[in-house]
Amino acid sequence: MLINKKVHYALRAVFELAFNYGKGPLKNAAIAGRQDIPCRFLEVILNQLKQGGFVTSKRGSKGGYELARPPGRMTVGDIVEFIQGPVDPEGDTPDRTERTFPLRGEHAFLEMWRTIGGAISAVYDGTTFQELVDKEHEHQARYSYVPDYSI
Amino acid sequence: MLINKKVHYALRAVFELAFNYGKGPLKNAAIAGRQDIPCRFLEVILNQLKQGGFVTSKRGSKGGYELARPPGRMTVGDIVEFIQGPVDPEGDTPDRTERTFPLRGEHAFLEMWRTIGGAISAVYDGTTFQELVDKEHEHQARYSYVPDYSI
DNA sequence: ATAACTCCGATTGGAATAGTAGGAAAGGAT
DNA sequence: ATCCTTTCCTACTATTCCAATCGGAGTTAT
Repeated sequence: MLINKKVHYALRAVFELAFNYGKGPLKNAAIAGRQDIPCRFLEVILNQLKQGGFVTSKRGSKGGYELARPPGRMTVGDIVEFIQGPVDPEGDTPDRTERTFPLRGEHAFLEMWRTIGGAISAVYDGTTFQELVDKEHEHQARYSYVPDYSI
Repeated sequence: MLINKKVHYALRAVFELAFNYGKGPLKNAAIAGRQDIPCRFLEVILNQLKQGGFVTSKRGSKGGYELARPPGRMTVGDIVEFIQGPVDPEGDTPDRTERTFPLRGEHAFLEMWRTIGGAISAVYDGTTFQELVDKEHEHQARYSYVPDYSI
């Protein structure tokens, strides 16, 4: 798996905020309900996103979260990198640094991993939440699917 | 991380066998030593690779492992899929099947995951061990690096 | 004052991963 | 024959990481 659940939740939460951009703050519980995310866990995540400067928050009643900048200026890559760290297909191979001599084939493999990493990053960094929202609107229009989001 | 250590080890082991293809069997201990893999763990892995039909083996002294077919006919994708399962960037989201209604944005995200998954698979399935070996030979020639492999 | 929120650190439970152990089976050498 | 070497097989364990929860403190509107 390329991403863990936390990132998955973070992406969906940010999407929800992007979808609602400009219409006032959204509450944690509302996002959790709509995107089917464990409520208490989402608290942690949104807080982290706030520390990273991706969302702003307001406390008290009428409080909630808002996207810190327009959806067109925030990419999937931003979120993934912030929550999970840089894209590294090979994973943490601390071996590489600890070994005194390079392994046979290391160079050839490294090139492959870099190719893959580049392809992934290209998609991540090339996808803004605005695009995702637009695609969703398109999709909703085509299938005229309107679930009950008044939760 | 895209792959776990077991797959990593498996790829390196297969590479080593590919590098040695046609020159008789290689012992588990030799592969482990050259590729810096925990010896006992590699036993398990090579055995699994044998069950999958990727390598053949011979017991006793003068025994060891050999690639079951030419390196040009074995891809990185074959090994990754066999050891770790199919490429699935989104990871196991059993949520998707359990939910009664689709989440907002699901469609847009799914398209992105598919794009990424396709890119990864393309590299995996397009990379044969023959190519990796060739690249390594090239690299060795260019830097005339010759470590001691008489272990 | 109270209800409705966000904020923060600590902690837990569980699953997956990485690696180990012990001995059985088989092949070759002497 | 027997002994050594090496693969084979199954089970076990340890550790790490991840997902999620908890309790309560801080803020704000009404």
